[in-house]
Amino acid sequence: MRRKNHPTELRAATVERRESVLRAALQCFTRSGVDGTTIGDIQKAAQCSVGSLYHHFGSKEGIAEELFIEGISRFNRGMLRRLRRSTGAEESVKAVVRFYGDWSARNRALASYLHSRDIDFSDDARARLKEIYRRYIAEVFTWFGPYVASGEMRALPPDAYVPLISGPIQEYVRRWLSGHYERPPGAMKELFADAAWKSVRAEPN
Amino acid sequence: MRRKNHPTELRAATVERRESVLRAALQCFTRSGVDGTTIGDIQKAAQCSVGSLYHHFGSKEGIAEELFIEGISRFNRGMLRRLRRSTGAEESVKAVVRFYGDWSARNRALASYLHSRDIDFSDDARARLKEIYRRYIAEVFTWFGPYVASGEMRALPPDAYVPLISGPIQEYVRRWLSGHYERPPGAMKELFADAAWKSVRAEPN
DNA sequence: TCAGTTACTAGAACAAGATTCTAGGAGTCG
DNA sequence: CGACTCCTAGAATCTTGTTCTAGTAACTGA
Repeated sequence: MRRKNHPTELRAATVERRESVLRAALQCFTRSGVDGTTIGDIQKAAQCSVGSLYHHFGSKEGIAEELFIEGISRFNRGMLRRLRRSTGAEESVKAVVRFYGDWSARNRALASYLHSRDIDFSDDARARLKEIYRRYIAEVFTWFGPYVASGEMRALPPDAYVPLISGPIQEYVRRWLSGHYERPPGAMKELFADAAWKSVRAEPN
Repeated sequence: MRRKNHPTELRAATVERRESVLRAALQCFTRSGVDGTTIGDIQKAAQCSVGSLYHHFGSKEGIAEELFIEGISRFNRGMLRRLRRSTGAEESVKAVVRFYGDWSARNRALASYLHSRDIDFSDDARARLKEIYRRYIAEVFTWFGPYVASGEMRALPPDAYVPLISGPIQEYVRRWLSGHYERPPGAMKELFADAAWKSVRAEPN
């Protein structure tokens, strides 16, 4: 009497379980690295059976892939939300940089995990990731397109924008996450935001 | 009568074997990913026994770490060589970007491997890497220091230079290696070299 | 040249841990 | 209720990383 269950919908308990497994997996991966964690570790942390793990994810690799894809998706959604709250070319470009830094600092464990992998994944997972990225980038370009058209931003090969805008903050965050740099991204993001804007704004020389 | 063998020196055959193992490992890793390759795969590809592998490297992880460290070292040496052939601030900054792109295109498999890991390594390997990076960065800063002192380049927090200069080309290469972008780095490097120079040269606003 | 010593190699034995399989619960729909 | 699907358990299995013992080859110093 509570709710209809279309066959495509997952049961609430299922969603719950999957999430608890991914949470547990992230904890384990953060503590011991992906190779260092065993199925048993995840199983104990998530308080479920081996069978359950394999029913939902198929393999240890499957858990790692799902966590990765879920993480990327969350990041992308957040970025698009932030972007849509921005107005104007300069503010939008800078918003991308700032969001990257803020999100990474707020979700340190997940950010660290997202930086570590994506190679070693199955072809299927790689294809899914590529599709997710394609959709995301299409939305981002739709957002910035008008600014290029209006001449506020330089017209460049499409593949140049992401590296120019996000490259520096991304590299900074990567090194910060792996312990090379001390100061958190928040302390540096304005510097990188300015640089990003400088590199894509329209301007003679 | 041929040569003296100080105890610290390795025999020629040993060097040979180690190199052949690392070569074989890179091939295997490239084809199947690190997790996907077994000790047996490497052993067959390098045409040696399991015992030999463990004698030289201690573990599968040890092979992966050694390959990584060796690769980073090669890259660093090449970069410093290139840098020392450059003259002036602008040329030097641009040389860094160009070398990054050129080297990655020339050593695609190795570059791809170097982008994939460094997490999941032993504490010891991480410490060695940190030390290698420290030394490398010290040399690079020694090179650029005078240009900052003379006012040709902006004075910034030290941790900002690498991300600003290398971040964009690095991000481009990463995506190119994982198949998101089509055009090889060589086609884009001048664009990124210009951007790098713009972001660190001294200049009012 | 030869005993002593060290560096290296082989491959069988072992252990850890990833995956599979069978036997059920527990909701859900007709 | 009875058929059906989704999900969970945990023992059994199989893969694969690692260890161990017994060597062989190369070098050293006398």
